[in-house]
Amino acid sequence: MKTNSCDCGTCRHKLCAQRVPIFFGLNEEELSHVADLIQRRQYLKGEIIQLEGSDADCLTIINQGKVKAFRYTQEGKEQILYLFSEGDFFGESNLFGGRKAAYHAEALERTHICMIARNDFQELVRRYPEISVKIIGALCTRLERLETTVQNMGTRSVEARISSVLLEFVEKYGVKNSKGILIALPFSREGMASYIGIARETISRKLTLLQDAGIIEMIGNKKILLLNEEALRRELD
Amino acid sequence: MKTNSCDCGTCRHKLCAQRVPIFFGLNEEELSHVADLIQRRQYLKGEIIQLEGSDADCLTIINQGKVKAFRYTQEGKEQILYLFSEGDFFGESNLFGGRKAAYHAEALERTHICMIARNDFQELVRRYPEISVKIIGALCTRLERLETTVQNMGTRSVEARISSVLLEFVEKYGVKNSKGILIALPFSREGMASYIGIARETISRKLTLLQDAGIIEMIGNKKILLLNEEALRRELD
DNA sequence: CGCCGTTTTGAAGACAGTCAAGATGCGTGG
DNA sequence: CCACGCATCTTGACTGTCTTCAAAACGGCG
Repeated sequence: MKTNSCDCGTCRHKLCAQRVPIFFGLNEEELSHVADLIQRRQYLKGEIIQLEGSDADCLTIINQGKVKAFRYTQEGKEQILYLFSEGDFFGESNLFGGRKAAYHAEALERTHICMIARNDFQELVRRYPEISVKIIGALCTRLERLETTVQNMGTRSVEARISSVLLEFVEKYGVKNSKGILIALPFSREGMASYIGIARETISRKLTLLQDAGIIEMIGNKKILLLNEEALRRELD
Repeated sequence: MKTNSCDCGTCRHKLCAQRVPIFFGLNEEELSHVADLIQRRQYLKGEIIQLEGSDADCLTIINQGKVKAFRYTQEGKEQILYLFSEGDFFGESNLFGGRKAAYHAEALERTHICMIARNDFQELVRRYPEISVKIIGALCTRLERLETTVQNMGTRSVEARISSVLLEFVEKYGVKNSKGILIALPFSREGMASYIGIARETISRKLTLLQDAGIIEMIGNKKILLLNEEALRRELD
């Protein structure tokens, strides 16, 4: 992954633009044009990239790293809405709906982002209409994920939701080894709990049960080894 | 509302196209072009418009009526994802993501829809790029609603969720009268429950409590009179 | 190696879900 | 227009499970 990143400072971020799905399909020259408009920035773990309610008028694309998008309720509880990784973007509602940011965005690790200002981006869309088709596709994907989340929260048991999030992490961050699939967790227990809308103590208990059942093995607090994927999938229903 | 609808069969559905937000901004001639591509259809209450998993390759726009979008879980429980009304559309993920329909769609009352075939629509988007910008805007709105739903389900009390859905109905279907705001409910208790992910008995109990508190008055099973909007808003936190 | 923050575990309580029975409302047909 | 019957809604009692509060264990970082 990291071999693709561009730190040379001279390629005008062409690679950066190349790696972002919404610019797939553009040719060399067009990418150059896009790259000219990109501003890069870096955030450390824990730093806030976007504040809920702000109207940062640019599209933010994640080039490297992980970002959590979340809101606070009145009681101060945090609800995580998205976990963004390489190639994901946010800020689109500012650009297209003219609305304020709908959530806070915080870097979960050292994160590189690309920003494109509203005017520049609108110009881009006008010039390369395929970009909007790509964006619509990406938004549809996000909608589907959120629809599934709503369904999970509304109708599924706590066990099913935990299995679901573990399987999501397997897909995104899982690495096969001889014993099973090793997952480097992007969240603490607290984060996982807020991601699926339950208390952190509950997730502790349920993970212990999964471990007792021989389905997973917890390695410290930041890794989980999935021993029996089949069994985990059976928990989903 | 109904005065705007077109039953003449000769205007080539221009009015129909005019009423749909995603075609706002097109001129007379362009609307004519759009209207040429539109197929109309009518559904009665309870009829299925779209099946989950199907790949109906057209964009469906609601011209008149109400539609619920929902999924079933393995256990047969229903989770309502959206309540679509005049001007809303669905089927976009088929067109842009090349995916199967993510949910069933069922008419809640007599409903008129407009359909545009995939090829025709792609041609339209190519010809009038503003349409895609409008679509992106609409998708952003839908995302925001869903994000709020996720937050509600994840962190809010049952009372807050009920207040939230009542206020949504007030906004969409509320009519002021001398005593308060009259809401014609689009759903049965069962539907409301599935919309916010709780059991139907629970919603009965909570509505009774709200009535005892003098905040609402239930009129039969299909109407609710909101007596104290302020108090209902206070329930939100 | 030691401390601090996170996680786990325990026990108690609250609250929504379920099952079941009774009441109400709605649409039908007479 | 009224009356009937079915479907939906309400109410009650109980169960199960998640949350909360508190304390102990653990892990990770300096």
